[in-house]
Amino acid sequence: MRQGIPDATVARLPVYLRALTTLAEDGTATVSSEELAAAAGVGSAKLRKDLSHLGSYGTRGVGYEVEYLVYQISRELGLTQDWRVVIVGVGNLGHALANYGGFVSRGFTVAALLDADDRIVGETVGGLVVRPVDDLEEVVADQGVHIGVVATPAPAAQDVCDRLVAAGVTSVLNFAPVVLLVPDTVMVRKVDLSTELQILAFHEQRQVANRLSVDVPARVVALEPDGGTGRAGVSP
Amino acid sequence: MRQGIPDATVARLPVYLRALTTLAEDGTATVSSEELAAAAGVGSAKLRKDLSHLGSYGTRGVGYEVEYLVYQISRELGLTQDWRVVIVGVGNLGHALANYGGFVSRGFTVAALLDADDRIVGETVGGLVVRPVDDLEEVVADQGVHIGVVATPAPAAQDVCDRLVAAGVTSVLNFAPVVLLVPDTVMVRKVDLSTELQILAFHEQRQVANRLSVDVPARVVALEPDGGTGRAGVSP
DNA sequence: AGGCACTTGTGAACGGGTGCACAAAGTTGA
DNA sequence: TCAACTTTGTGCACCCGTTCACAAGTGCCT
Ligand SMILES: NC(=O)c1ccc[n+]([C@@H]2O[C@H](COP(=O)([O-])OP(=O)(O)OC[C@H]3O[C@@H](n4cnc5c(N)ncnc54)[C@H](O)[C@@H]3O)[C@@H](O)[C@H]2O)c1
Ligand SMILES: NC(=O)c1ccc[n+]([C@@H]2O[C@H](COP(=O)([O-])OP(=O)(O)OC[C@H]3O[C@@H](n4cnc5c(N)ncnc54)[C@H](O)[C@@H]3O)[C@@H](O)[C@H]2O)c1
Repeated sequence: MRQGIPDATVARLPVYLRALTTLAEDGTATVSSEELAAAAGVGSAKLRKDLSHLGSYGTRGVGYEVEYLVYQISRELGLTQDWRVVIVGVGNLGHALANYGGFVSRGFTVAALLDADDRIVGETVGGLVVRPVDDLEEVVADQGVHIGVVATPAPAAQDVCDRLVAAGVTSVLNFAPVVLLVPDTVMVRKVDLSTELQILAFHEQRQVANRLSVDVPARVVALEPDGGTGRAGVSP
Repeated sequence: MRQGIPDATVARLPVYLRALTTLAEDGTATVSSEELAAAAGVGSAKLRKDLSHLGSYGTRGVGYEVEYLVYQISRELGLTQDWRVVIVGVGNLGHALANYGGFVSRGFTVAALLDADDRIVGETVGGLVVRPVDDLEEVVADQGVHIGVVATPAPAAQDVCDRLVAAGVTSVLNFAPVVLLVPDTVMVRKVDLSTELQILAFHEQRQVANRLSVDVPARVVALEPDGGTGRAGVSP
């Protein structure tokens, strides 16, 4: 158990946590792995193995005490302390993020909003006054910021990220559609809408192909516009 | 190569595609796997293996022709056809999504915006008039919508999702912090800001722990407030 | 007390993905 | 034409994560 929870498990803990808090609000005192797994959309075996990485927090024959498990997962994720976040780029997306209540709900505080555009600087968004991006280093240092959120256009993202890292930020959440280069002491996570849509498109397409193949099995290979392969031999 | 590209590969293709279009804009005609891998933030061996699932589209000793590879990846992802998307819930996030240019940029068209709030219905956002959510079934049928984006508050999400599925949508992108239940013919992908932040928080915390352990290696295990378990046959 | 029903925690088999290392294939230059 | 160099495509070994299956606990009922 000790020493190193698998990344795949860490990525699921927040999901369990959400399911557990929902259960807690409904007044549920204990859950079995089966029930919690269903609520979290995973298999029960996987859930149990995941939780076993944290310790033995269940009771055989009974299940898990909801509140206790919430505390244990919160502690493991580091949610018992408050993490300060700075949002850089207060455009469409930055506005939405700044106004998002779920942000503060669990251990995250927006320390500042930064933007390069004079027309936006000074505006109040989500209860905070937008400050000029030149204040970045000052804000990070004074406010003890841990996490930087990059919501600028793609061309500015690497530059902003570099400044965040130089100022001491070691975790970055990136919404811009670029691969940010950082020293390996820094962790970057990327949220990319286009990527998600393209993955969905792939599966849509595949599903259409499958649907057709049920009707006309023999033709399925011929579906591709021009054989594709036509080339490959190349070099005409 | 034929018959089934690994999921892990599919998830990376959009990243390669983005890197390639950037290169194309810069006027680059060919790239080696090494260069492209660097631009995409992966190892070159992984990149080559990924591309090999699509076919043999490179030239040994030279690399890959950028435009040709863009076309092949686009075709594989199904981006040569236009996918129609409906956004349900035009609040903070829905506004941002509707105004997002990168949406349309590659094969995705926002067919309609839907909301349940009378004060928002009728408003024009991103060039589209927001329609009442009661039009959902009609919109999906008439516009031939393939992909549904759920940007409503959590309590409404499952209901909206059910209606989308019933109306014939087979791909859903969910921004609400709930696990959507769907028949297994439908694919759901979830974008969850809180999850991302919590994962970052975990690594922040771990990094802090490591930093301390450099200073006081012997104490690191003792850092935990109170062993918690009481149980756990473990521990010195 | 003892048997029964239930649930956790985990060893072990399995499967998919990653990275290495290299032969095959192509280019360049003499 | 040939040799030196570059780069792809892939067989293979390895590793991480998932899934199965069950022994070991726990509570309840008789
Ligand atoms: N809007 C969406 O739904 C959406 C979805 C996915 C990804 N994204 C990405 O998120 C990013 C932001 O999107 P958006 O729609 O909010 O764009 P936007 O143009 O509305 O906002 C960008 C903001 O960043 C500011 N900015 C520009 N350069 C800056 C700098 N160097 N330092 C600080 N601030 C700077 C601009 O002044 C502007 O206010 C983009 O990279 C976009 O591709 C947006
Ligand atoms: N704002 C963010 O940055 C952000 C980030 C991550 C996740 N989210 C999630 O995205 C969702 C939307 O967030 P938001 O900030 O835009 O919330 P919001 O309250 O601003 O917007 C929600 C919109 O959905 C509409 N709506 C409610 N019920 C509906 C229904 N049944 N059918 C159609 N429309 C309905 C409301 O009228 C409102 O306009 C939430 O679930 C939130 O947790 C938001």
